[in-house]
Amino acid sequence: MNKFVLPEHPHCPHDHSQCVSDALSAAEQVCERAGARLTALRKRVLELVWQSHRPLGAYDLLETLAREDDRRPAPPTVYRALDFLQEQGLVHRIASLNAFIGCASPEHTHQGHFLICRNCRVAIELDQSLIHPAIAKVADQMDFSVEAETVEIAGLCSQCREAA
Amino acid sequence: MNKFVLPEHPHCPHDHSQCVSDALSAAEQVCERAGARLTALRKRVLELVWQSHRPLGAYDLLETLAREDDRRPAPPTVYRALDFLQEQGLVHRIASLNAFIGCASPEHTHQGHFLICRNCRVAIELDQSLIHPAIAKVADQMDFSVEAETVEIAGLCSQCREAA
DNA sequence: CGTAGAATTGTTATATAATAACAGTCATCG
DNA sequence: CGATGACTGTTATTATATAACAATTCTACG
Repeated sequence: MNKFVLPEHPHCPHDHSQCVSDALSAAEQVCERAGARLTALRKRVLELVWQSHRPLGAYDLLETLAREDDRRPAPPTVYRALDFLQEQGLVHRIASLNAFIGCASPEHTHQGHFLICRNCRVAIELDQSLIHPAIAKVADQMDFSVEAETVEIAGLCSQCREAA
Repeated sequence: MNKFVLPEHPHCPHDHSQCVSDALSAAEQVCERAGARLTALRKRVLELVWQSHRPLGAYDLLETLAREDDRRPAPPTVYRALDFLQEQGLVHRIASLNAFIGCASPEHTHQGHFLICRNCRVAIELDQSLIHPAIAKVADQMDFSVEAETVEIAGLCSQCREAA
């Protein structure tokens, strides 16, 4: 991995290879603690998911894997790795896009809440403390016990809005 | 339509045929105002979507249509009707379930926010004023312009939790 | 009326996303 | 080592959604 690659999207310029390596070492730790095995395949899928801050479809990942390893893996290979990564809290699924994105802070398990730009397709993970309280309050009022929160806000990020 | 049917789920017993007829007459008005045509097919699909307070898949609707009208419609038939109903704000799509549900208050266009019980599968539409402010605040902070809100809270409703 | 144009619906084929079921391989521990 | 369980490979299939074009129906206008 090249250290000073250009970020894969024009916004929020940053050393993206740092994101990737941070994510990978965080993942090592998380799995270590959980007694789970971060195998080569799972690690590679996580790395691919992190190649940008955009949600990626399972079949996109398959394509990439196929290109680098001449024997094309079948869908279950990628889905199983994604299932594992989701269980460990390392990846979130974006239901409204049928796509997957790396979790920004896998240390403590949490729900993913996202702002998703329809133009540049970047997904920004929100701090859970921002929206969860409102949800918890409603759920409490309705005597509903929350198990999973899907919060996906689509629109335009500031850069894309300015550009338009 | 029988006036005093049993509700299709055990919770919140109510005269469900009233829900359906209310939804249909509201739909008439909404389309009237919008200058849109609520054709027989669209009306029938809306009625089917309202047959319970549970989200229904497009292929479930297709099945039902097939049973009543001996020539089986093809998927685009139902998807187009659903697209229309969504445009008019009469139906919401639940991304996390790939399913559709009638909108409880189509008079004013709005986003659908839902509590969804994983046990009885009922989806309760929340008043938008409950969670939207938190979203608007975050979006404002991030200088993000919101166009669509997907808020789907999964868990157990009070009745199902008590039962367990 | 009658017909042109637009909207709606029908039909066939296909794309896209996800999983079931079973076979083979690999890691680890006694 | 060898048995056990975890992981991966493989084939087939299911589930969800859309593209493209043909046929029909509605509506407005002459």
